[in-house]
Amino acid sequence: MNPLEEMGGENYLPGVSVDNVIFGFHDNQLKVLLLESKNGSHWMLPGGYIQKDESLDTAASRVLLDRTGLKKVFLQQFHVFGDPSRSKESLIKGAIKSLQIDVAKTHWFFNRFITIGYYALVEFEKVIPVPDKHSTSCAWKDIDKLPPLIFDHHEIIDRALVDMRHHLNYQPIGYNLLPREFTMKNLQSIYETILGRKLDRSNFTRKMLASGILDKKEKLYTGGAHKAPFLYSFNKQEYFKVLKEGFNNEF
Amino acid sequence: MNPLEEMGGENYLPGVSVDNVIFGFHDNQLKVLLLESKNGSHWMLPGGYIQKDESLDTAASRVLLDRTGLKKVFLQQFHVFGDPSRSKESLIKGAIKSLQIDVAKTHWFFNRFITIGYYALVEFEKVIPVPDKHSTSCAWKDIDKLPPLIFDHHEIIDRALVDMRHHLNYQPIGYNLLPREFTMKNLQSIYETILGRKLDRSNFTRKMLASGILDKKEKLYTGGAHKAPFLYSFNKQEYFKVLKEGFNNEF
DNA sequence: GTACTATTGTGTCAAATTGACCCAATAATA
DNA sequence: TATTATTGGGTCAATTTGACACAATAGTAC
Repeated sequence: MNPLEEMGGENYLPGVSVDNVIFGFHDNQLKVLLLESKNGSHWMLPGGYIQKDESLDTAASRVLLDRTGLKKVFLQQFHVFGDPSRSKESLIKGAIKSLQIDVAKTHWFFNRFITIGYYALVEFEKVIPVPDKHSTSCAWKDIDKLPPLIFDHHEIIDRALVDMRHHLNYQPIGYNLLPREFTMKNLQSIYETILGRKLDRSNFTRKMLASGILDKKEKLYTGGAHKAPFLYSFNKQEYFKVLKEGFNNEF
Repeated sequence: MNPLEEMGGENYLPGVSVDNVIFGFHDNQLKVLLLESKNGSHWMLPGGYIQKDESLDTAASRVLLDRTGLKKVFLQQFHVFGDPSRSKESLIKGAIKSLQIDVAKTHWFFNRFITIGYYALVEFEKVIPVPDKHSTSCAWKDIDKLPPLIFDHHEIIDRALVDMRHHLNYQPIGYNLLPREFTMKNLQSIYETILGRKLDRSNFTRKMLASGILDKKEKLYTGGAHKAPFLYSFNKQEYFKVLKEGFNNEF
């Protein structure tokens, strides 16, 4: 969240925001949903303030709904960013310019604020990106080709990736990231992107099938200039059982 | 942190605190450092507010130093607790009674506040517990025999344990928790306490030695009515290498 | 239709790791 | 000196991992 958005008087907690790192998956590439500042010089994470009687998770969900139209997705708090320098005056001034806001120098948001980072995993195709009032566009960006970001938003994304990588050790992933039916290669690409390294194809398949969270479909995927791969879907019951009880996911 | 402590005017961020779950190890038992409220009815986590120009980590370190006299220990942010009900009026009133504070009903801390949870691993013998101005004593409590705690402090401790358990999957542990020299049983007890289950003794030894983070000492530990076990110390260089690069710690 | 390309499903196999034991050794104690 | 509790140091089968092999096949170029 950039601190420049209006607070709406007494309705929000002062000096605290949530920022969402919303991951999607398309063309076997991990992407992040970002907002473009009004003068087009910088991008930022979708974020928002926390209402007086709202839980942190609810605030993050609300932001997610506003920017994507999605409910009930995987949303996980991962870290608080509160370095005093993250909202230094010089940075604020740059942000004011980017966002083309007119504001008095005595405004409260020249004060320090902290932000709670959440990451979300969403189904790319279902998202309808909606800019907020301080941005001109809302779009997906490749995780390895990020545009210039305001404040410490690049650091927040990096940290989301690292923490997600650790969560991968004891949680399955993909349920909220892939369409209902997908190929093994799609799933493997997600793991490879998050882990930042290549995995052996047949060993990956072996392990995923052994976990029991996948249902093999009768249908095949056709379209590629090669042997048609199977389609899979997640076995919802098994998936959430494994999600709850944990499994060894060392790749 | 209980929200009743004075803020000292404009020196702190409003509505935000840090709370430390400080773990120590003694008699092969994991313990938490707690403060006793003035009327003795409840205990609480050592916590504090964040100074205007202080990072979150620094604030947590400061609290730790104040209550234990220790610097440079392992301190890790793990979760933010911000449920609106955690600081409901009824709870606050109970806390006011416990802490024997006289305060106007319009005081700011009747408002909602959030707290950032940190956990610390410290060497039990080196700690000099110091109560703060709202507590009569500061003492170690067994993790499985916790006294009644104010607000959501019990939940915070539980969450610290769960998160620490997950960190165990890719981080070594013990460096800040054990004295310079210790037995393999000491180390195993820490793992068993955090994981909440028994481990096979010789398999545990095998794995720890293979990790390379331990140096075997010439000396033996004597005192028990049985064969004298070896003493070990951490190989600092290897320990931090593994801490940084990660290792598979599945037990 | 035919050859070619890219990628797939499946299988193999040695190496490494894990889990479940066993046993002789020994410090303190009775 | 015998007993007890716990240790260091194994063994061994079962399982998992990592690296690779190979035939099958959907599209594409011709």
